[in-house]
Amino acid sequence: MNCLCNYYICLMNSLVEENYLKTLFLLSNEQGKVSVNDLSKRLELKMPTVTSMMKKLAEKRLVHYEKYKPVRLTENGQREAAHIIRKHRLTEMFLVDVMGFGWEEVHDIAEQIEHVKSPVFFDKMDQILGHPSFDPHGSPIPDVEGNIQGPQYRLLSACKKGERATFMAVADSSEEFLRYLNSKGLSLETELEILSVEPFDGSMTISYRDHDSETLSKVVADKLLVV
Amino acid sequence: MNCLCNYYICLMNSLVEENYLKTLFLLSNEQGKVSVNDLSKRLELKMPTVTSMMKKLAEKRLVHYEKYKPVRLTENGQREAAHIIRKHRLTEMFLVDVMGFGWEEVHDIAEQIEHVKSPVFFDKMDQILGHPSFDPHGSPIPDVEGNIQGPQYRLLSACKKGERATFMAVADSSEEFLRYLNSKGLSLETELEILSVEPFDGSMTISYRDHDSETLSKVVADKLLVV
DNA sequence: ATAATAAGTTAGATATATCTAACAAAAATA
DNA sequence: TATTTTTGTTAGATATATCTAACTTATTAT
Repeated sequence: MNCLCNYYICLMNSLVEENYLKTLFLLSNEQGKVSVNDLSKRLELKMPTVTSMMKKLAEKRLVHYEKYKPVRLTENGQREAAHIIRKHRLTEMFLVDVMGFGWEEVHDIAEQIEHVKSPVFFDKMDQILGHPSFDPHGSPIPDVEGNIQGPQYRLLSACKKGERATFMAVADSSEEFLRYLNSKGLSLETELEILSVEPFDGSMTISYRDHDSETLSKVVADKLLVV
Repeated sequence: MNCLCNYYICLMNSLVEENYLKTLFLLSNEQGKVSVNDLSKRLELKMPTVTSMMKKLAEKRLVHYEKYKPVRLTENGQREAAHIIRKHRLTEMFLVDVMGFGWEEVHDIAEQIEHVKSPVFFDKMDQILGHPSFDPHGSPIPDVEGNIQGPQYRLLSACKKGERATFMAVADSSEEFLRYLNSKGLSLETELEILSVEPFDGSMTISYRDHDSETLSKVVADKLLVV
């Protein structure tokens, strides 16, 4: 097999592998244990596909895999995954801060650029941005070694009537959700006051800035992280 | 076949196809007719691989292919190829002008980013750069419709003793060659005066700016485009 | 405890871009 | 013109990530 062939295969390899590793990393953080089924749903792949890839990644010492057990990243896998997430989040920050995109536009672009192989490219972004610790959605950016220190945020939905909180991050970076927040004038670092919580459906009425009274459904309150 | 699978396959497809189209476009501009052999050399793939891809691209109406004949892009193929080259060259310009890379560092990064699918991303670059017509190596950037208007440059090696010329573009964007030019203090828009041409090996002695007498081999003079 | 459902695996099929080996055509050379 | 070399094609193999169908294990509900 010659050079360019290897180049492609390597690219393809890394593209696919990187998506498994990244998804496994993110799912672990969201839910703790991650099953083959969870991965298959999130990646929109059939379960046998995931099973066979887990075997392959286990061979490469990137995941711990035992039949019928949840899957875990190895230390190498963790480092690799964090590296991709670093590239993704740096890119998002660059797209917003340097190129002037809205926070709702950047996820899909970063999803592609995160696979670029060029340390200097991401180092330059990092330097231009002044070594940011968070992306435009409030998610922490892992450092070059792959260490990630996430401040402990609470869900807005876990707050009680009368509390005050600052909106620090979103648990969903989809364009649809972020457009909704834009339409409500909700951006990061906004100070919120919980006016009331409806026990029936968990919806909340809050006030912030020039908004005296906005009602958010439980679905939305579950996606807002505060401190 | 489901969604993400299609996503990957589409990506792979486009990555590979785009490289064939781009290479065919560039080779046509360099040499006129392009053979399967030319493509196979440039892409570092074996000839049967290229033959079979030509058949596939012909089915998709992207190239004109007849057995044992040179290959040509169709109008669609031409448009596609120009679009990729536009993305490549815009990216190079962005890397140099906005991110501060040297002209010798950007080719490999742009080679990866040119495959990103996001019209807004490249539109934004274009806008930030003020709709540039040339990349950092002096190559023309095709417009959004894929039209490319290249000014007619001459090779420095075609100039005669006593002539004056302005260095406008390079015919080789490799890091190695550009580092050599950097070491000679040769950058675009530099005014040159040809002091002498050695008939034996075609090497040239020129002066420019604070360099009173520099000798360039024929190999180098063949890669410098002037007006 | 048993039956039903969900999750996971195995085996085998498909599609893709690549390769090698063998053969055919075209071009260059003697 | 005949021969050799280069170029190009065909056929068939390989590797990869995906899929479906059939089967197994684990979990949930009755």
